[in-house]
Amino acid sequence: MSVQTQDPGDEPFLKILRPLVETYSAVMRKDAQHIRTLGLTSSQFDVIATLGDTNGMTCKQLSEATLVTKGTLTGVLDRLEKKRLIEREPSREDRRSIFIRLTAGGEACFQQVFPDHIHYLKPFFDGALTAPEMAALRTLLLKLKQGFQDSTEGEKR
Amino acid sequence: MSVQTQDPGDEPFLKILRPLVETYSAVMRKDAQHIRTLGLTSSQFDVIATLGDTNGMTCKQLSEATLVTKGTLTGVLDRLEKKRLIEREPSREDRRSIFIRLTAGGEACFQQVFPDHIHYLKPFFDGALTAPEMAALRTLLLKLKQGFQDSTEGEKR
DNA sequence: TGATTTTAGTCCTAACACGTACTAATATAA
DNA sequence: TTATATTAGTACGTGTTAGGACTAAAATCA
Repeated sequence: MSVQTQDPGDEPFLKILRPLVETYSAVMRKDAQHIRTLGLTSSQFDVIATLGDTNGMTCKQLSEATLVTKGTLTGVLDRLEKKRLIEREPSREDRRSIFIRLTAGGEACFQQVFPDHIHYLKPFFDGALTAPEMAALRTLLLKLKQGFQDSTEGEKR
Repeated sequence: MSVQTQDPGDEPFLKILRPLVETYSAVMRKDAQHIRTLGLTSSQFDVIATLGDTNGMTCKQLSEATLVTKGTLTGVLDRLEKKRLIEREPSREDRRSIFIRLTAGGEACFQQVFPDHIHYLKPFFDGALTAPEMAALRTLLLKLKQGFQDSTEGEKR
């Protein structure tokens, strides 16, 4: 009966979890700070960036693409609609669905804000890692994600 | 005058940013879901885990250790205090400071919940990555974080 | 067809999360 | 000492965030 004989605080995987949280936080802090100077929140930016270069999509698709739950998305879309950056249009095929697309103003916002933000973030990444390191990091991150997704939907233990 | 000739959406570093966000989200979702079954929120768990095996610390120290801003921490501590898991005691050396420590009940909570949670998360990590992969991931994450911290406090432009 | 289940989106609640403003206390400077 | 600046923590406003309840519509089943 595998009893915990060792200090749980010494678990090897904690040596990844902490850096994952710290790195994510450091990146997102910079990310959000700059986005705010552009007059948007991170979630709002994500929505704009996702809708950019598309003909629009349903809330559900938008929710999956942005990793924002549908309940949260409603509020984010409300605020973007109030800013007249997006518009909601009931789907004609499925009357439960609603199509979200950028307004002309939203498109203009996207064209300006997206490149600006990418340009802002680029030097931080390029200064931190070489191309091969980025490739390796990407692979490892996706592999780790896999371990958590297999059971997100599937067997429970 | 380095003009943006390429589609910003093709920036190489986006190949890291997306996985970082996706992986963090996947891990944290699982993390938070289990913590909730233990009767705590993620932030509350972080505070308990940080205070465990210590003689307490100030709000500032706690804030830095948990990556929770001081403003948010006030509310988290309020709720933990209401649950009688932590207690606040004014510092005698610096009358601006407040010492936070676990109550007996908080200590008991820590002893039970912390190992339980570690034990829950372990198989996800162990199933996803080998020990060398974990070491490599850790190194790359910390290196990336470094690139964002150098300018967090330091030169501003 | 009618009954059941699933799905899409909204509304609601509790808890974060961040920045700003504020108060009290400490530190520094003149 | 007096004026100034910094620091610790709290209060507040806006905006997420997850989850669960709810409604309407669609899909599936009997």
